[in-house]
Amino acid sequence: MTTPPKAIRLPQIKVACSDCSLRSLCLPFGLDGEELNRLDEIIKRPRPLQRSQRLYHPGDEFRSLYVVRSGSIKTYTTTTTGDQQITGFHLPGELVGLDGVSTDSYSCTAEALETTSVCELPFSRLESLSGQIQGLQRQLHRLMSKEILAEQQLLLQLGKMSAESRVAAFLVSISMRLHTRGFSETEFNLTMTRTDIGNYLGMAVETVSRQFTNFQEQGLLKASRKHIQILALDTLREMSGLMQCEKKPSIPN
Amino acid sequence: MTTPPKAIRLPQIKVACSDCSLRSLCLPFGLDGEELNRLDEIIKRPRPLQRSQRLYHPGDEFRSLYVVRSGSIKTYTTTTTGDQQITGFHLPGELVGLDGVSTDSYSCTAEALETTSVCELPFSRLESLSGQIQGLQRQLHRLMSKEILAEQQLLLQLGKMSAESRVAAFLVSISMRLHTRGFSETEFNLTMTRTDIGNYLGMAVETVSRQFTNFQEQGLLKASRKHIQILALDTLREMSGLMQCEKKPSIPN
DNA sequence: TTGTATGCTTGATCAGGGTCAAAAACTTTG
DNA sequence: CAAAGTTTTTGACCCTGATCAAGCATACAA
Repeated sequence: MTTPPKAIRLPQIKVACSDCSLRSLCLPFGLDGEELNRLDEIIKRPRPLQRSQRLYHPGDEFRSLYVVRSGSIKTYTTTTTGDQQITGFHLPGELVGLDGVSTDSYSCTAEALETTSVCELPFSRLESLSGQIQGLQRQLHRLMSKEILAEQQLLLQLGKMSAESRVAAFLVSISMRLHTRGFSETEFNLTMTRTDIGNYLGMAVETVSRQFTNFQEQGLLKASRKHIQILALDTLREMSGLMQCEKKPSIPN
Repeated sequence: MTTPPKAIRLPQIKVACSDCSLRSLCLPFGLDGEELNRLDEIIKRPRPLQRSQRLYHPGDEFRSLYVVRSGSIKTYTTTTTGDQQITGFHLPGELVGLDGVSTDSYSCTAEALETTSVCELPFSRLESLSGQIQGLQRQLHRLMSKEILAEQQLLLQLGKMSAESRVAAFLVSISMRLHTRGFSETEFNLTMTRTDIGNYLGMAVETVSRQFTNFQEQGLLKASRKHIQILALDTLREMSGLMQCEKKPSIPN
């Protein structure tokens, strides 16, 4: 989401889970050193995706789950009439690929919104390993349900909210998720276009744009194109009407 | 959902998975006789819930998943302002309780819409068993992701559809799910109120009602209160704009 | 630099569906 | 069998947000 300005990226060929800053949000949570190594062995780390490159397409055989390591990904289905329906945005530490689990083939397209690197988890190997490591199984289940339920919660709320609340909720959600992952909660870059946001939130681009303008006029944030600086997070949170589901999570995720 | 009129319910104390008509939709799918028995051993079958009785409340410790055996259940969260947000309706063969997996306590209320019996699956025992039985683990994962993704898919569509399409989509969804479970796809009883439907679909009760009237005037269905008889399922399906996700599933679920 | 494509913003118009109000159909209770 | 409470339906009015139509701003290529 946010790219640390001019950060120098060292070659990250052999990044192990044990060195990963997302460790506590990710599958390794709760594993000891030995278990971590066994997990590490099955994880592949493919070369980074460039913007608009795809991780998988609808119909591709389901083999792996992916965790976003850096960057961001959007997933979308394509309707019979050809237009796309965005099903989610995925930030670092979040799972991608669950849409393949139930039918053994992916139902969405997963597309990088910027340069993005992922960890690939071959699912059958993950399943057999989690049959052996109690804590891994538990965490896998946690992540699977958490990923989707958070999404669902958001969508349900969106159903009956005003355009203003929706956009507020969207921003708060992004802010919160980035914050959990160690980024600033008040300043970040949106990697998706306004059109994407509108598509996801079920409203016209124009309306999204107008809401951004309104928020600026009310002094709640500064937005110049993709770059967002939130000035009154609390107010936005109130407007969103979301009862911050993630307050004091018993599990640090 | 549909109650067979005046069906005589025999005392169902010791119903085993092997005798259950929902077997192929449920966890037992793909298990052999021996494995089935081991699964059967951990399953509890509590006494049926009466209408408006609750299976669990928000905050209750997460111990079990439930599968609806007969009847139907609604799950909902309650907002800070006190009004409820329905998160789903659960028909026979469908899982309830996934909202508890990620935080170890339920986040919803699960309430019976009619006399409802469930199978209770103690989750920790289920996890350890699925560590031992390959096929059980796979099916558990399938069900977990399927349950929630189907829901999500529906919600996303709803976001940008007209009131007419939404109600059509809702009816088609119910019809399809009942059909998969061996009930009629054209004639059934809605066990939830119009208010519930409106709440779930994110629209006013009045609008729901008006849509039912419209559909009747167009000769697409007959509705007298809860009892629905669909006359033109195909037309409704078209109106819903849903590209029937469940067509020819590779796994019979 | 200029051109072209894409993304963002702003304005004007209009209808879908929310809200308020009330009656009708049905259910439950005393 | 009233009486009181739900649930569903219908009508009237009005506001939010979609749509159409331009006009800007930014990015990238030639």
